[in-house]
Amino acid sequence: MTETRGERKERTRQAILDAALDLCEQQPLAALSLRQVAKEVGIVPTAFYRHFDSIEQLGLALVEASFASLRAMLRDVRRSGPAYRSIIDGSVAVLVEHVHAQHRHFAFIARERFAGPPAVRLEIAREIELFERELAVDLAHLPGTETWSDADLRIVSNLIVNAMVGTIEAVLAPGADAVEERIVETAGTQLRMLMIGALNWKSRG
Amino acid sequence: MTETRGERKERTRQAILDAALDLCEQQPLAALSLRQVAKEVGIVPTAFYRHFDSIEQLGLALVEASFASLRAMLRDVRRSGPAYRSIIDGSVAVLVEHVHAQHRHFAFIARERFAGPPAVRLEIAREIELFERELAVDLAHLPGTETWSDADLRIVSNLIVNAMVGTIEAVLAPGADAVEERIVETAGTQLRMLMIGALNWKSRG
DNA sequence: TGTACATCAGTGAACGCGCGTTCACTGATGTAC
DNA sequence: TGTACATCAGTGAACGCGCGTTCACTGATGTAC
Repeated sequence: MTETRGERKERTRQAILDAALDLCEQQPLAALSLRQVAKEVGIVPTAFYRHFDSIEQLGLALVEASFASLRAMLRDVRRSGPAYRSIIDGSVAVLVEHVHAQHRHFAFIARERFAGPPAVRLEIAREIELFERELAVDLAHLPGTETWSDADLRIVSNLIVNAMVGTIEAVLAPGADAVEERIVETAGTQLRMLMIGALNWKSRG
Repeated sequence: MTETRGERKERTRQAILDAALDLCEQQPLAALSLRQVAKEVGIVPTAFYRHFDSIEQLGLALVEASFASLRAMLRDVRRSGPAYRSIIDGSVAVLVEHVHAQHRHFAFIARERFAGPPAVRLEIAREIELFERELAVDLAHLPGTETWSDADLRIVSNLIVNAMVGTIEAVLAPGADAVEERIVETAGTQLRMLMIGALNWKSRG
């Protein structure tokens, strides 16, 4: 025996997640049918129930997988510090690279963030807030932010996350390959402006 | 006769748009069926075809209606100048007020921007870009921006639009009513930081 | 004003299809002894 | 190691339902004369 029953089950589960991610490139989760997924995986529709109770539960598993991607990216960003002339350029480069490598995950989150079933939307909101909190902690370690309150840190984090979301969306947009250099440059400039503004704004108060 | 045939047809058309907007609060456009819409309006499914070729065409009409809302808001923002202590506070107040008054339109755009059929997504992207261009023209009239290039103006516009989108999403989020004061304050602070950053960044170059 | 005809928004029956879910099943894998 | 039984991922038939779309239609509104 080369594969236990448990291993084989896990392999099918992954195949379902993978097929769903592919099918979601063309349509939102709410328009995805259990039969489409089963057909793509090569199992009979009823076998789907051995792995998930419903398409919505599948969606929650995809959110988890997608944010696991994003956390892996964050580890890379934190590790990249010395490789670029600034933290900002390094972060933008890693971000764009990951969006390409894991574009299905990022596209899924962008899509389901507002179009998904309530439980999926809630889970995405929770993960983004978690992400924002972590970013606030990172910011607190930068020079010049010592006097900022927790609220200030959160406001700046939120602004950075919104700018990042905009960059991700720009990279994912059809035809973005041709203008990617400009997107990267714009993202870098925006983050720099933003930090300058935040530092000057606070130093006045 | 109190109503011409044309008037009655237009009234049904509006009823279809209205019903679709209501139904889209619970699901993305791609999951909306022609029969659901017809039932909600109180017509027979086949009568739908007298007004639209497909659900996708209905979607394009909804995009148009939603951005008409947004342009009405813009006119209000431009008119509000003197009523508040700053352009920023006035703009944020008008924005939040309009998001409440036209929440179905804003929710529709947020949802379909990434989850919609290709033609709908493209049209939304086109409208947002148009909006960004107009904002760039407005920015060029503010003091301190005389030396900015067109590219600079677009970068700052894009940053502002992304922050606005974040604010709109925050206002639309479930349970946002309880924290709306904080959302408004955050939005104002973010826009101020952003303008300070943009002005300082450019004055260095 | 009255008549004869055209237009066309909305009707209602019918179609074939994919859907989620039920159920009893098969047969390979796993376990107890 | 061998046997008898349990587990359970995946099968396949069947169901009732809502779907988009076709078609011929109705009857009120509109128009030409």
